[in-house]
Parts: sequence; structure tokens; C-alpha cells
Amino acid sequence: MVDAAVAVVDEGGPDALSVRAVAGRLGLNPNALYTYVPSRAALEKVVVERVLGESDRGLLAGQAERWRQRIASYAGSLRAALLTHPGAARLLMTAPMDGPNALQVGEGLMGALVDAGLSDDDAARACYSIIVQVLGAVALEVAETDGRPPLAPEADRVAGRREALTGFDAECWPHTAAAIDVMAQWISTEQFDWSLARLLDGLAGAAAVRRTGRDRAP
Amino acid sequence: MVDAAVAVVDEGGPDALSVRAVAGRLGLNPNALYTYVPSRAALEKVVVERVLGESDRGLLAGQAERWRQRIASYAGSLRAALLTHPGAARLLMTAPMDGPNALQVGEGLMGALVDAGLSDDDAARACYSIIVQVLGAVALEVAETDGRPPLAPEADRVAGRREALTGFDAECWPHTAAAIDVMAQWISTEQFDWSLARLLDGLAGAAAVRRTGRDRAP
DNA sequence: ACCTGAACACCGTTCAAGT
DNA sequence: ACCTGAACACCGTTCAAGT
Repeated sequence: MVDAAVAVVDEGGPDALSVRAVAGRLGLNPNALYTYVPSRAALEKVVVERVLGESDRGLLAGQAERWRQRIASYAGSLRAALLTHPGAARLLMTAPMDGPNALQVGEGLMGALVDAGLSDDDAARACYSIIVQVLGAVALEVAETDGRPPLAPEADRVAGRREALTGFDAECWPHTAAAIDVMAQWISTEQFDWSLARLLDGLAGAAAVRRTGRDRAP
Repeated sequence: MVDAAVAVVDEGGPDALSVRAVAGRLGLNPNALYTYVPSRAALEKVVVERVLGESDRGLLAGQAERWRQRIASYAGSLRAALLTHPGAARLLMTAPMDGPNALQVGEGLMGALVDAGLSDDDAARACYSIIVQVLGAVALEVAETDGRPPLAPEADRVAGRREALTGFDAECWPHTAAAIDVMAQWISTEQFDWSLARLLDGLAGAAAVRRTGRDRAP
């Protein structure tokens, strides 16, 4: 049933996910699906949990000193899993994340952040800021596609953005005009890694404050 | 027409936004709405642009030294605007952001980031990381509500989360068990500000690297 | 428990036609 | 341009009934 639901999303995009479509794929009457799932919303949660499970949570384990790489590589794995099921990425932001896989990701992230030197409380705060950054980035990336895998190559999607970003008043929007190439790359792996790296810099700073008892002077 | 669409979202939640509902509110036949809007997707974009326009972009202007406050206060304003139209917040992540208001927000953010000492290219990258953090946080916050304003007070929503976060195996999930109170507050203003502050720390670090030509030693 | 059959109140979108 | 009327192919969900 979960496979059927994921298949429907993959083939038809996120809007195609419906009780009737999944039932049809299983050779059942629409209402027979209510034996397995209590509502359409639950159908979405099932898909989200499955795709979340395709990310490699093992990447979060490792040596304390390598906490940055552990988080960065897991983030990449999660992004990859979501990009192979783009429709599910869209669902991730709208369906509450409270399944067992979500819990395990949180636990692993917090472990890496405690290794970074953060307190338990700050590790939890940092965990959420990372989740927000990663899921937000993938959701916005996928929002510009039709949600059906395989996605067009990243370079093609960047090129499409660059075209869409031409022909406005450079006098009125100087910074925008100066940054069109970078803005076209907002959905790229490079931008994804850069954003996460800057966030991790800031989180490492919070750990340093805790170690030294003061803010770092420039 | 835009007012009618926003009213439909506010009264019925994001799922209630439909061509037929908006047409009905205007006293028209369903298909008459295609005079104003070419599709249901366009209806979503119209709502997003309107709500984005309710944030106070003037907050992004100001003295160069106050770049942090300018960004933080605008982020708060945008979050407030989205929380008064929770249904629109959900749409923000699924509809591409390419309207004029979105462009203006980007321009203002990049201006503040250039004031922070970032290069044009890094300002554009930083701009996107901030957009992702802010929109992602609000989207996940709203995902736990029914999307109809007014939202329950933040304290009530936090309390609800705390209840939902009890009763799992503390042996299996030590960090999670140690951080339940903070995790309950993931959707709070405090967490929102903390995450953004850490990201801004990291972005300020990128500016410092540019100034000094080296990485900051601990 | 798992399923069928029928129904209800919805959708987005299109077409032909009117003003 | 702006609208009506009718239609098509869809929805989620419920109910009564069967095994």
C-alpha cells in the first residue's frame, strides 16, 4: 500500500496522490482503502515516512571531531532521497513530521551537535534550525518542478531560472541585477551546501561561546 | 478578487482555496473566474503575493551597522504577516516565488547583507539562506495547525506539542528525552529568533573572512 | 478484517453561446 | 471583456451490506 502510494506520487506528481488513485492501483474500490488508512492526510504521512526512511541515517554516526561532515553528509543524503521523490518533498512541509523516522533523524542530529560542544538545549534548538534549512531548501527547489522524477539535471534547471531572471530594471534593483547568476543557482547543490555551512558556522560559534564563556571578538 | 481568495483561505484553510469557492464568494459561476485568473495555481500565486505585500519591507532599510536588526525585524514582520494568514504560509512553499514583492524582499535583504560586508555574490547566497530559514520555519509551524486564523496562542501550541512528545523510550533516544521542553518550543518565536541569529552569525563570519582574508581562529 | 456498490457533496477545466 | 449553462472527468468520505 505504501509502495502504491509512493508510485502514484512519483508517476503523477504530488497532486495525483488521492485515495482513489492509490485504491485503483491496488485494484480496489476507492473506499476499500479506508481499511488501511483513515484519511487522505494519513496517506500523505505514510509517503513522507517512507521517503524519510530512504535517507541514510547511519551517516549521522561517527567521531566527535567529524560532527560537521556527519551533518553535512546526512543533509546531502536526505536531499538526494527527497529529490528522487520530488512529490514527497512538497508533502514534507505540509504534513506534520512526527513519525518514528523523523524522531530518529532528530536524535542523530542532536548527537552530532552535542559532539560539537553544544548544551542539550542548544543542540535541540540547533537541530531544528538544520531541519528547517534542509527541508525548506528542498521544498523550494522542488516547487519549481512538476514533481515527477526524474528531475531535469540541475544545470538545466539553473539555466531555466537564469532565463526567467532577465529583463527587469537594473536601476531599481541594483543588488538583484548584480547577482542574477548566483540567484539562478539558488536551487543548486552548491547553494545548499553553502547555506548549511554558514548555519553550521553559526552553531559552532554557539558552542565556542559555551567553551570560552564569552563571545568571539573579531 | 484577490480579497475574495484571501478570505476563502482565511475562513476555510488552505485546502478550501478553489476556483469554485472564490467564484461563489463573488456571486459568479465557477468558470467565470477564468476571466481573472488562468488556473487554480495562479490563484495560489495571487494569494501569496498579497500576503507577502503585508509584511513591512521598509524595515529592511536603515544604517549599515544595524544590518542585523534590519534583517531580524523584517523576518519577524514577515512571520507575523504569514501567521495572520496561515493558509497562505503553506502555499508559499509550494508556489514558486517570482512575483514583484518577492523580488523587492530579495533586493532589500541583499542590501542589508552588502552592508554587513558580504560580496555581491555572497550576499545573494546569504539572502537565499535567510529566505529558506524564515519560510521553512513558518511553514513547519503552520503545518501543525488547521490553517485558519486566528491561530491558537503560541503557549497553547507549545503545550500541545509537549504533550505529544511524551511517552517514548528514553533509553533509546537520550538526546530527545533530554530536550523535550526545547523541542516543544520548536515552533516558538524564541526558536525562530535563535535560528535566525545563528544563521546571521555564520553569515557575519563570511563577511569577516572577506575583511581579514583568513578564517577566524577559535 | 476486508471488501463491494451506491451515493453525496464536492473539485478544475472546457466548450458553446450570449452581451 | 465578461458572463451563463451545461458538461466531463475527477475528488474524499460515508453508509449499508456482504464475507
